[in-house]
Amino acid sequence: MHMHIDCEMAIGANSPAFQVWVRLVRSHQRIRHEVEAALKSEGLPPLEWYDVLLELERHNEPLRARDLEQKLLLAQYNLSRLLDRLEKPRLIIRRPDPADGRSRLIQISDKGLATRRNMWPVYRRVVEGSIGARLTALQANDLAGLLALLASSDEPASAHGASA
Amino acid sequence: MHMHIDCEMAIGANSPAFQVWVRLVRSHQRIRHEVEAALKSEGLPPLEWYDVLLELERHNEPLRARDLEQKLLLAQYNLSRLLDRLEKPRLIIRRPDPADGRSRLIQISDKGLATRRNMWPVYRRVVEGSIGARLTALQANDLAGLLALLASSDEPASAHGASA
DNA sequence: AAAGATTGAGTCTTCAATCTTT
DNA sequence: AAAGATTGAAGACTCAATCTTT
Repeated sequence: MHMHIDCEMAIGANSPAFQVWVRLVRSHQRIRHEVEAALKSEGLPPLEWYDVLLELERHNEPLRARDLEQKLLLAQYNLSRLLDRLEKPRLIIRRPDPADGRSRLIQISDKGLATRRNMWPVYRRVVEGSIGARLTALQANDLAGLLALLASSDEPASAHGASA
Repeated sequence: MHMHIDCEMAIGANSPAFQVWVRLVRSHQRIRHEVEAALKSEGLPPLEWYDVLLELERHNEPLRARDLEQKLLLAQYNLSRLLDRLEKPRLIIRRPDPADGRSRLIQISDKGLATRRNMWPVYRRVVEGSIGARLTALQANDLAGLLALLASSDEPASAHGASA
């Protein structure tokens, strides 16, 4: 009788897994938008830059672009131009790799360190406000645990008896 | 002594809320990439088109662009060109709004309905495979419940002592 | 030939400015 | 003037092709 209801069922985003996905997308979209807006309103660079700078800062030694690519899950051509943008205001330094003539080593500059440090409190404040304010510590802990199952790039380790 | 450790602490993505955020980003990035790759490999349009088509299909009547904008959380200028792309292969139809001369009504076409229906099994298969294979039904249920707290666009209704 | 990285051309996104109707 | 929507120009992303070194 009710075509409307038939339609909803046919479209069917009803399985538990799909429910998770829909809400994952919405949460990500909402929070990411808030973070980017806050950074911009403070005159700071986009979040993407933060990830690059953080990764470079964590490894005190210079990294090859290939390594960054894998850590940040970015395509090679994409990263190449992202690094161009970071190099222009001298947040990073690119130098030849003495060990391999094809490669270049990427190093964070003092200005890059300072920029990341300036971004952090803004970034942190929005995430804490946008997540911490909606979840108890217990809930956040549970959620982090469950998301860890989805976050890793590896195949599901032993989900249905899969091998390594 | 250990500058390395000092550094890690200062960077501090350690709070429960931040842990949630980092894993949320990674999960989203990983699954989204899988979905887009699967759609492309089947010669289907990007996921973004699916969301527009689904929203139009759900409301059997034509929608104004402004309404779509709010449902999909897209910027006006962004949606305008997205609709251009959907209109070119005639997946949607734009007609003048009799009730308001400024507005145009967006309607899904038969071809648009068919396209969404073709995308769905691919979309569904990847999400089920990428989420369902890693979580038990119980875990998926818990996760969906927790993500619901983060997903809504409203302010945290009454975060400290929330009601239904 | 394969790996690391970059580039040209085309597509998509973003911002501000614009156009039309209310 | 404000709301709904679109557009020009500049920036960013994508793909395939390219360059250099291994």
